[in-house]
Amino acid sequence: MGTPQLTKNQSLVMGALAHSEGPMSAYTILDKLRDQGFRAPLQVYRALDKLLEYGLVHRLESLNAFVACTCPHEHEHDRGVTAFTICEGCGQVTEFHDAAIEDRLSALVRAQSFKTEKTTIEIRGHCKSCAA
Amino acid sequence: MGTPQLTKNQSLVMGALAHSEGPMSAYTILDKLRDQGFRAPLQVYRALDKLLEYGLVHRLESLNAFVACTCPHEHEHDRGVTAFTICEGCGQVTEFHDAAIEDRLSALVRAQSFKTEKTTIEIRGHCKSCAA
DNA sequence: ATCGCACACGTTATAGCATAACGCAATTGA
DNA sequence: TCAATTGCGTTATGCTATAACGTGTGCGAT
Ligand SMILES: [Zn+2]
Ligand SMILES: [Zn+2]
Ligand SMILES: [Zn+2]
Ligand SMILES: [Zn+2]
Repeated sequence: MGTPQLTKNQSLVMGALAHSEGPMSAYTILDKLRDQGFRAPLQVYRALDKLLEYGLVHRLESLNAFVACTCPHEHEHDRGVTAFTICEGCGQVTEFHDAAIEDRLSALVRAQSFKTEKTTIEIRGHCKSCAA
Repeated sequence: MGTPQLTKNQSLVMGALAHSEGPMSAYTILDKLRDQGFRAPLQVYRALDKLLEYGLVHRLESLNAFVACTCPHEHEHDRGVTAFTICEGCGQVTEFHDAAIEDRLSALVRAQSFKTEKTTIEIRGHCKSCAA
């Protein structure tokens, strides 16, 4: 249950994200891959679906955009919440993980008898360089 | 700097959200308000912008939808992170707040010298009633 | 009074994000 | 050989959000 071999389209999308400075929307990825034969949004979305499933890519909900995971090994043991800081100035995204937050969230949610499937934590603001 | 008197459009949108069982997209709100004279998305989005500013409404990023705040008084003192559980089964959304999570997130972010402007925490899953 | 400004509003058009539905080809395993 | 599965390509469509323009109203400064 490791990561399967990527198909051609999946590799192209993964490569585009991995070499990008920051997050990219599906349509931005499409534009970057036109020269490699991409013609339609679904080619991108289908590849992204798999890459998300494999944990190689994250979706940023507050941006409708995608980033390459910066520590894919962390996600092999499935448990674990991923959080992001997102700079409004330069677009830089930093992924981080914290057990204390996981534990606390997990306790609060259990108190509601709620069963978690996916947790989104995104912090918008300004990074050190971009702070006023 | 309390909440100003709402305009007609703002009141209508607020009313629609307040009387709704769960979150609604801007276009769903538009449809509900056609009988009151709403004709275009901008009428909804402009009202929502103000309601968000006043803290009467929250945007759910992972749903592209909006909910009425269940504890507007909490937001009067500006500080405070809002978190949500969102049931995939029945659509129920529960808003909650927790100082421990705020403090921990704040410390982690400070360690990056990151300046937070808005924090999104959304937990997708199944509520007690909808759990398998 | 009237000018200037801020703000809410209405309308049309457009941009940006995501999926439905069809068909084809290659792979796999019974 | 015959399903069943998976990936792929294409066209069309639907959902979400904003740009750009103009109108009207209230209100303080001159
Ligand atoms: Zn990751
Ligand atoms: Zn920055
Ligand atoms: Zn609230
Ligand atoms: Zn439920």
